[in-house]
Amino acid sequence: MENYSPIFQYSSSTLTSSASASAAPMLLMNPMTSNATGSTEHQSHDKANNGVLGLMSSVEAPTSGVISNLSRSSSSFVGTETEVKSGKKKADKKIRKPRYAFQTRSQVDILDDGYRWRKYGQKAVKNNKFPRSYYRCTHQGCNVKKQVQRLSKDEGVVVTTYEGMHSHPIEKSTDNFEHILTQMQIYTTSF
DNA sequence: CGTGTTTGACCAGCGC
DNA sequence: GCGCTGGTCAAACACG
Repeated sequence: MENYSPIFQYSSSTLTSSASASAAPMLLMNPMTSNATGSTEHQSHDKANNGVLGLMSSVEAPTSGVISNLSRSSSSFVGTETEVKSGKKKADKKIRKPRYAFQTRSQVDILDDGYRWRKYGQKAVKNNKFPRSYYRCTHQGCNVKKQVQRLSKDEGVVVTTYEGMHSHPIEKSTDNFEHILTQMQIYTTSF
């Protein structure tokens, strides 16, 4: 059901300087709140993040086999809009929430992005031996969701799809998040 | 006791 | 219309 079409690609070889590092995070933080007030303590949620392979966003018009395509070596971040919970027709008055997906090389599925998530579902996905987990932001009034799925082709790759925008500041210190970012590696790709 | 996870059931969209 | 699949709900459960 995921069709990821590259709208704008983000390519950079390294993410070390603040200049290059700021670009990706901003794209990443875009669906969320840019207001980062990390005053709360960060727990030991620190997970091992080895590197981000790519960022993309899903679009409507389901086409299968995209994930496999991404699993190769794509690393493009895309920002698009996705139809959410369509009633009957697409492009109708249905609200389309933007979806931002990116894949990460990680041993763990859960990326600690500073927000608190509550898992509300898990489903076995076709053509994938790993289940897909559904998370929702626990902040009151915040309707942001995310899906986490590990690629069956490459077990080291985790695809995280964000949906919606956070209407509240980040709940944990951004140090943690930035720490993750410093570990990220965005590879260039040819889409 | 509050918070988060697990898991089966349920529902809706879509293709045949 | 039916079956498949993805997405969500909610009760039970686990854990601090």
